[in-house]
Amino acid sequence: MFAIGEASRQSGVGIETIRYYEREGIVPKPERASNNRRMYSANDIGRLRFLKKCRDLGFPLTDAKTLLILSEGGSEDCQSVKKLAELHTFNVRAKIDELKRLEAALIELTANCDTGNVSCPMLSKLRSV
Amino acid sequence: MFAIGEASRQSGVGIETIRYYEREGIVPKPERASNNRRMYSANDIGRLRFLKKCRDLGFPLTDAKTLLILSEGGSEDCQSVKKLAELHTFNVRAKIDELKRLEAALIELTANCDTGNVSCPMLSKLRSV
DNA sequence: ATAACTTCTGTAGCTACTACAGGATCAAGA
DNA sequence: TCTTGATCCTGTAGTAGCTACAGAAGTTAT
Repeated sequence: MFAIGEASRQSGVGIETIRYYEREGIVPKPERASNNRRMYSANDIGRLRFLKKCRDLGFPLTDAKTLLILSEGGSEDCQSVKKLAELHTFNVRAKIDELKRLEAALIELTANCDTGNVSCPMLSKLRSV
Repeated sequence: MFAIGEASRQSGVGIETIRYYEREGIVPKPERASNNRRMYSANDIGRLRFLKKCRDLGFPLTDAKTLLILSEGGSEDCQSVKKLAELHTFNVRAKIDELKRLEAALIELTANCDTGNVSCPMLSKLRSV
């Protein structure tokens, strides 16, 4: 059994974040030692590591929670997992497209910077109707 | 002079957002009519439109505020504008790269979905060290 | 014994809005 | 004139997912 600092080190999840996950019911409340300190089992730490990976993949926390539950329920509901992952991938692609649009717009907006204009061409464009 | 609803329609900035910008000092406090209602000049609405464009380009609100100030100060400080825009473009590109990484990881993670596995391959990967 | 570290609870801050609640005011039609 | 519906006001709380305290208490090392 490990104290929260050690659990944090082993899982890569910050201490405050671990407590936050507990408050939010993402992970079950851990045992407490006689001095009231949280004590984490290897299993608990595995859960945190799982969540960390989901978050690193960009899954929303609620999805991460769902995946964790699916992972622990014996049924291995592959269909639900697939659906979540596909929706998330779709959202990631949509964000990429949006950001590419932004990038192109920014390039165009700053195209005439530094060509010795009297007034700033970017500001003029932002001001124009 | 226009009421806030009309200013919202003409600028594309939501009513609540306009009041929020006022609270935050992003735009100056508008005049008030005798009935205490906010009244916006064409100039005020121009400011809101300017901010809307900056936000649509993904600039953080503080950057939008800065750009607005630069736009209204007579100096047309093109260098500062350029610096802001370049930094923002850099950040946008970084986000695109990060999301592409995520996308690739997600594709790999779900590669073996639906191939008749007994246990879910994605969950196994998330559980593995 | 003392210092430095860790943990505890509880609360506030971050970004940029958005969504109320509860009340006042206004414009237009019957 | 009365009523109905739209608009406006202030103030507060909620969103996502942490992060950063404050202030207290316990633990570990020298």
